Amino acid sequence: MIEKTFLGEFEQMVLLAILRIGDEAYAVPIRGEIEERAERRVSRGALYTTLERLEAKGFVESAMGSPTPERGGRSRRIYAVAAPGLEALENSRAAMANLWQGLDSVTDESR
Amino acid sequence: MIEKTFLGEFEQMVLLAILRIGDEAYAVPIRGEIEERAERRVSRGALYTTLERLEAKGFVESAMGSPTPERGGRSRRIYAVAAPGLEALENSRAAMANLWQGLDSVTDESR
DNA sequence: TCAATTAGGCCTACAATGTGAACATTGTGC
DNA sequence: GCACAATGTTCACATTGTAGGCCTAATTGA
Repeated sequence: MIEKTFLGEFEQMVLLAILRIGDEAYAVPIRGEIEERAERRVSRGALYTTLERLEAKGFVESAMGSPTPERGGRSRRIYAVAAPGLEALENSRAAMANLWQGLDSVTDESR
Repeated sequence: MIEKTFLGEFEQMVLLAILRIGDEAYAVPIRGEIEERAERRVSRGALYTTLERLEAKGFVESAMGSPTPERGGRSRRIYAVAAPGLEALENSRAAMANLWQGLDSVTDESR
């Protein structure tokens, strides 16, 4: 069996944000999505570096879009999750799920 | 509001493994639990280093147990998750859950 | 036309976390 | 006492996470 691929936590968040957004997934909304959902601050630099690394590893693909007609609206780099990215994401999800299995009651989550 | 604390992925795994094991949570079974549940190889060094760091941050507590009467059975360092560790674990879980929300169907998980 | 302003990309240095390999210690068994 | 087993510990290095600042392309409006 080939070793499964895993992702860092922030990398996972970025991939998930891209999936959530769908088309129009470029840096600004990706950042917003993570900050909102994970309630955690994300610096722009952190995001771009991570996107670059994800692309280098083949987990996402990107292409420049066309400029938008807003003030200052320059071209956006649009991202999409590639197949290996989906797979890695699923691996990570499954791993954590297996470890959480049966422990939900331990942290007194409000469910 | 005080900034919430989050954990790296491996750190989460270690904490979860300790919780799963309960008493008798020392390095060897912790490692086994992670390798089994997450289907991922864990080097002993990686684990000890991470445990040390978790303890330094107050997320786990440890104490040496007594030697066991097995061949080579020297003292084990027994770990327990401390309150801040539980909290951080829950924060991390919630953050990822929020991002996964509604995306379960995207990765064609086998359920 | 051009300065101000805005949106967005990109670079760079550094901090934190993850990892493997080797070494150290303390037991048992003979 | 010597070999071997079970743990623990150390350390250097790789990968990932993070902040901050810089660069560029677009709109506006005088």
